[in-house]
Amino acid sequence: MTSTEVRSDQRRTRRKESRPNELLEAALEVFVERGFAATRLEDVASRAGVSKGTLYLYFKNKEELFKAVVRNGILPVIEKAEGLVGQFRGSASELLRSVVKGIWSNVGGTLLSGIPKLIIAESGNFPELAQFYYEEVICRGLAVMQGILRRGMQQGEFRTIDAEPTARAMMGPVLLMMLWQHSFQSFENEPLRAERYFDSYLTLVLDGLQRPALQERLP
Amino acid sequence: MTSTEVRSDQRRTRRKESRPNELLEAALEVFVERGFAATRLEDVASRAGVSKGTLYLYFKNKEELFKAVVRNGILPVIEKAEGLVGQFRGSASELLRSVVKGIWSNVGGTLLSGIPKLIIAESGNFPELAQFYYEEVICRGLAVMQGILRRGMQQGEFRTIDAEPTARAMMGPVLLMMLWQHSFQSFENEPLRAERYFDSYLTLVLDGLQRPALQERLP
DNA sequence: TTTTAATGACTATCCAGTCAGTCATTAGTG
DNA sequence: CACTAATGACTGACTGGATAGTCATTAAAA
Repeated sequence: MTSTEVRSDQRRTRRKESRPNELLEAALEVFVERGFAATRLEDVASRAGVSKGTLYLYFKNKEELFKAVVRNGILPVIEKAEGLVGQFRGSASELLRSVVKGIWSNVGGTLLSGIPKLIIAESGNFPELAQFYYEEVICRGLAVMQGILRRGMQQGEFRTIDAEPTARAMMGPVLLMMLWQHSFQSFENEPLRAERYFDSYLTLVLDGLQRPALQERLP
Repeated sequence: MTSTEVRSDQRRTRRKESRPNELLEAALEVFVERGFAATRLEDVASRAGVSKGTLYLYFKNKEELFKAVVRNGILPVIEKAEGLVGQFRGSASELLRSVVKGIWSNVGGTLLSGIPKLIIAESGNFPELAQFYYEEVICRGLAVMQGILRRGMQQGEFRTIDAEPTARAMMGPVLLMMLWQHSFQSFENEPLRAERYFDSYLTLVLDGLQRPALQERLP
């Protein structure tokens, strides 16, 4: 069961600069596969092509390693997303489409999608970390989404809706797809068709289910 | 850090009948708080007002206890939901509303909402359990949702949409809210307004974002 | 030759799972 | 009804295995 994958063939080479990132990458993989408690630091080290002692040269302990993985993986992404929204010119619908697809291609489809899973799983044991994630990622992510909705309403493009809970609801399908890959994808026959899923999702959200003719509520 | 909450004051009372349920309830609580690996069976036992040895009289080991918690918590709920949909008379929109609200009041708002969190967190360590959940809960849940969508399309009430991915996307906000409670609720100032959230979600899904006048795609 | 990155054997701790013994309950007896 | 014997639900100290974290030693680089 022990992982023996190794990243660098040469043992005992001195590579102070690149070790932290190699360890963080290996740690993300193992944490996502096994969860925090079940992850053995020896596995993380060997996956990074290094011994356990070396890991402790770069990270104080397991908990600090975990925190570093999360911070390192997530912060750049949210910053990138905020920048992208600020400079966008075009309809709110288009913006919504490209933000959703951007999240998917930068996070969802990569190993980074394991981080939300980690946070959710370990929120009970690391409330401090969950709070960090809540403040630094979720709040900012929701703000981005609310911004899109408000922009659409101001331009007369969107109906008048309650932006705050709607923004939240709109993150649901995106999160679901991230978690899906890690937890259930392997039981399905077909590969994940993320394209089709997100097209359906965006159509649903933009057009709604009810036919225009029936827009007035039924008796 | 050790939990000392006790459910029955009298030590050494013989209550063979009620022990399993008391243990399952305590185990659900602790598993949800801590995750599988970090849960100590001694905590589960003491929370059920019983010693660790007693726990082993009723459950073979930690893994079996975990499985029993999941099966015990989830199966009745999905069966109930299926029955409810079969007998419903009324518009698809109404059915959708009552199914979503039913899920929330039977699962989301209760401790049972911790089970999806458990499954997601432990899917790597218990693929067998994740598969059980996938087949017995998710597939059946998605089938229910697809049934509603197809019924709506047949009755001419809904647009023509791709039922399979749409059903999936529609479960996203529900799952999100369940996970939210357990992972982030405690960091918010206001209490969770589930009512408002689900109203916004259902409005979004039924009516869509775009204003009727702009139903034709923008240039 | 000196410095320090890297190693891996070692220790300390934690906890799942066991089992010999305890005692509340109840069936049996006078 | 009172008293005792038999039962089995319950207990908790103990063991074995696993692994987080340490540190004396090794060897690559400067």
